[in-house]
Amino acid sequence: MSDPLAELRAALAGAANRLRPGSPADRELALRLERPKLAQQGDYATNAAMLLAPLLGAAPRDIAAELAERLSAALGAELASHAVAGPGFLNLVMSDSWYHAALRSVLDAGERFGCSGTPHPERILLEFVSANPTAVLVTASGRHAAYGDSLARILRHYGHTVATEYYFNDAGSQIRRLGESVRARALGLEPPEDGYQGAYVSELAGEIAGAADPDADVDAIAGRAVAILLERIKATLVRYGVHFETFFSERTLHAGAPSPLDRALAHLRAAGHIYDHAGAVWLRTTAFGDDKDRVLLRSSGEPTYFAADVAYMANKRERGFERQLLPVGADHHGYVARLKAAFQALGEDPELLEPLIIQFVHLVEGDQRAAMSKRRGEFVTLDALLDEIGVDATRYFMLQSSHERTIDFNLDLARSQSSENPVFYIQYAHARISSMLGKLGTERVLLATDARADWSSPAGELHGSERELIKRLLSLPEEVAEAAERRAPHRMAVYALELAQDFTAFYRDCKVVGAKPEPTESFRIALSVAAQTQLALVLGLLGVSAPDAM
RNA sequence: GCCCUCGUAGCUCAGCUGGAUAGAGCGGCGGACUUCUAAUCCGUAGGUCGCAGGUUCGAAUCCUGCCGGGGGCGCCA
Repeated sequence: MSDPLAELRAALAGAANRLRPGSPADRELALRLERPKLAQQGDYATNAAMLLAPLLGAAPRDIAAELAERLSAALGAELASHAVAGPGFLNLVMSDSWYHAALRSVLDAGERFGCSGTPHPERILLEFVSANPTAVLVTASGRHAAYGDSLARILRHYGHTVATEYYFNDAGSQIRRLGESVRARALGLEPPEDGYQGAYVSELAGEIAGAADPDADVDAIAGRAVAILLERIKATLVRYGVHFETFFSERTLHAGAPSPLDRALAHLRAAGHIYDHAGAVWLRTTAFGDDKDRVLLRSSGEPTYFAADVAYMANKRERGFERQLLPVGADHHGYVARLKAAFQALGEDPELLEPLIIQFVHLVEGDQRAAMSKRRGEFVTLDALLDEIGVDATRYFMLQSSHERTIDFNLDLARSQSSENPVFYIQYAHARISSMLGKLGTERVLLATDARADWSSPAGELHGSERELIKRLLSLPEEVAEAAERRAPHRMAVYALELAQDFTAFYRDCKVVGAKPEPTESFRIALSVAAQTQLALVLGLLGVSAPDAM
């Protein structure tokens, strides 16, 4: 019994299929096994009878009763009782022995519980942050970094192979503009109007030897500035706990003869998707659903940013990644159609390119929306944020809401309320268990969690809080699946809080240390160990630490 | 103007591939510390799920329109 809920679901599906006249395979029933909102409605409930009703032409409640008979026969002593309710729900109450066996499974799986649940493991390239090294990281990048890193962890736990990559522009007009800005500052001049105005540009000017030389090569200055900024970005990411397997330089797409970009263009031209017009080279993206065709090579002969992106997508594919995930800022969503079109023009399945739109982090001060402009140097850096509210609180704050939703980030509020961040509640639960287990001693804990441990509870039934906590633990695999399939790390953030709440309720209601009789204490120790393991696991998926003391 | 996206409690947000009486945290109010860690717990107040239609046995969830916030419509990145 590796996943007790999956087994229960399978038993239910089996019973449902035997009620159906047709072959079991003709259409998969979307039957659900869920936790009812009200405890008195049982441990689990299923809508199976309501789905079967139209197929069987019978009343849902009658079908539910029939289903209950069959399920009861299949489960035996595992099922304590059942009831038909409402429009045709079948409510199930599981027995104490089922709970004991379920906890055993969770404990045996340890931190691998909920692992490798995906039916179709893939090789995925997840590219994120990818902020240009023309400034240090800002709060918005903090959201992208937390999102991408956590998503990678979740996808891996789900069984995919994931590589994380940071793409940076070290070529092109923005980089040149940075170089010009640095040189201007070095010469004591104002940066160009469309250049970078921030104070850090002056600092860079001081750090780069020879920047003040009027004859100095702007590209060389820009190259030095990019190198310095990239190091700062990497340092911030390390501090933030965000790991990238690779940093991919745009420049490499332009290097060599033929360059990767040349090869991508040749490929597209051979496929008949390219045409020349007004001195420029165009990609016929309208053939794949875009509203207008896009320029790849300007009339000056210079490739566009888009052309580099196309070459980059082709490169990712050549490296053997079947799926490409691409979280991008909401300001880039207009870019999605052309990327998907280009991907298709390259001969790929557009479903395998997934741009994910991450909404903004709006900084609010008082009731004013703070202006953010990298060029003008008006921004709050991610480092400043981490200084003020810490890595764990920042990550949790960034992850608790859906990526599809704008975060209004009141800086003053964040400062004053950072200690009230739910993340500390979750961490506290973990630390509390550590303390408790420490009090018991390793030997006692090992004895309690051993496969031969006696957990029998002759005195009576399991406490409701114990049942709730075990049910919560059991739901991890489906929560991981949801978070992974919907690319929604915030699901894990919400789950972590719920898990911590369920543990705390158990802790409140059920004395662990010194509980009598001994098998009861053993069972509660084992349950605490399972809860601790899973808290650490889920916090790990969020990239948040799991302290043993607070 | 066209397109995308969001709108749920005072605040920050879950719930959205249709199901039973819409949830949590924070904040408010009233309680609980010789404890298994009070970074906690208990009780309580607080909602026209933006508005209006539609589909359905059933809608916060799906469809349409409107209102409001944000974003996008470059041979910029």
